[in-house]
Amino acid sequence: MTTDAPTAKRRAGRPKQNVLSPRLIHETALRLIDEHGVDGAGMRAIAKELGVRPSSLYNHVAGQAALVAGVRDLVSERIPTEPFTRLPWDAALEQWALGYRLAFASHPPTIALLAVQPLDPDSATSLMYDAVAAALVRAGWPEERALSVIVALECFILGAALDLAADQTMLDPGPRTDVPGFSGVYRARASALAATGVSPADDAFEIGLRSMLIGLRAEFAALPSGGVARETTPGATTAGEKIAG
Amino acid sequence: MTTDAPTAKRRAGRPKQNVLSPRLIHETALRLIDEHGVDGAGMRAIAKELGVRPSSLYNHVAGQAALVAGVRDLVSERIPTEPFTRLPWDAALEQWALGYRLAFASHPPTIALLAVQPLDPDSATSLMYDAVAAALVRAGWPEERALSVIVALECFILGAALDLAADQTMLDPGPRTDVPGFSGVYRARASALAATGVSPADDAFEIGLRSMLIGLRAEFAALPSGGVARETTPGATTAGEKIAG
DNA sequence: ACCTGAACACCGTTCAAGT
DNA sequence: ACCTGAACACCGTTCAAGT
Repeated sequence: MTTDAPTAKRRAGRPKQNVLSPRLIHETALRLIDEHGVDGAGMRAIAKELGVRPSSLYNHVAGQAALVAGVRDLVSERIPTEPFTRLPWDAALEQWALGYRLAFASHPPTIALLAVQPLDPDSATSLMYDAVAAALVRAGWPEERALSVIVALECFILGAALDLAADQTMLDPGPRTDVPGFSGVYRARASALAATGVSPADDAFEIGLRSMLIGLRAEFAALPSGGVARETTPGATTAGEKIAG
Repeated sequence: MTTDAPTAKRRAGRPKQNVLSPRLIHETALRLIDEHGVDGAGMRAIAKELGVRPSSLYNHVAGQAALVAGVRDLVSERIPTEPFTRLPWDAALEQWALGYRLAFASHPPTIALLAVQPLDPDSATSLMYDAVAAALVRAGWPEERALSVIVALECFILGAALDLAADQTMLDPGPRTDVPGFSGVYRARASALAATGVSPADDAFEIGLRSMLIGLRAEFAALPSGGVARETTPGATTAGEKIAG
């Protein structure tokens, strides 16, 4: 329906030119997820979209699990790691977090899908971890702590991406009167954000990321290796200083 | 198979005594999720476990969406909020985070399921938000910022719960030699943690939670209302001080 | 090797028929 | 009101048969 050529009906038997490839299948899956949600991107729907029989897909992907692994790689490839080659570790982590969340935010329904699946060792995701890990160690983080720093930040990013994927009115307490504390802060935030145009999800992400980076800088400064903060961003907020609005 | 009484075969027609209830269905669903994962807890599996026909369930739950909402409420109810009634805001948030993660950690497969679904306004979850929100405002957080603080921390907690649900060897880069930075930090952490008995997920959660709380204390201290940190834990780490191992 | 076509073993959900 | 029993419209996956 949304594809290209007027697919003339195909007879059984191997076609002279391949009509499928793993890449094509993964990209179609991602597009269908974007358009119709995760439930609109099953094997049968993908086959239909490609003008092909469901069983044909199994010549290129092992099954549904392999399919979602491929889709995740597609999304992961778009997370830029080049900030780690030119910025101090904390500023690079911040850029990485923004890019990471954005990559998944572009495909909301994928998040829950991809976050749980075990990592395929031969994936683009491994290359991303390599770039981040190497940069942290270079900056002075102890080798045995770097990975937990990465995972901790990643936890926040994935949670924030989930929050972004959820309906923004998810937390609306409605006209209940038995939760005044909740209703109060909900309405206060709503009107404050309405004035600035910032979305609730962006607001929470911003304060969370800022807080975590402040904390990580403090942890870094407190390392046994001393205040040898070789590459921390000069003048960045590390403590209870006033934060620029 | 794992249930109680020797269910004698039932004839059609309304039984004198109800055999089902929403609560029973939700609890059975949660138990099946724990035992066989999310895929082993469909409508048909729940019915079978209860010795009943699938169609019977629809007399008590509207459908699958309503079912997972019920399961979420079951899990949410176990998150304690009483720390907010007796501790400073930052210490209470820390206890809340521990309890929150633990509640979901006890039922790993539920996490991805529950995090995306919109919140039912008439749910136990609303009561939890109410307790947290009221405590933050009481402590001196501006009403329009409290909710984003809660959501930011919640993002990290949910991400950490996802991480906990995932296979702990998920990140194992294996014997690859093209990602030395990644392999290095992975092995360094593995041997460091092997000595202490701490799990990778716990390690990341610990550093992330500590960092975020340090950051939030800094944000709090930097509020326009000044350093009126009425209830912050005395002597807690707020800046680049040495953190107790 | 790579497609079709038919089949298998599943789903969630609906609804009339019973009590 | 609340259960059974049968049916409907779906799934993912397998596999022989074609080229």
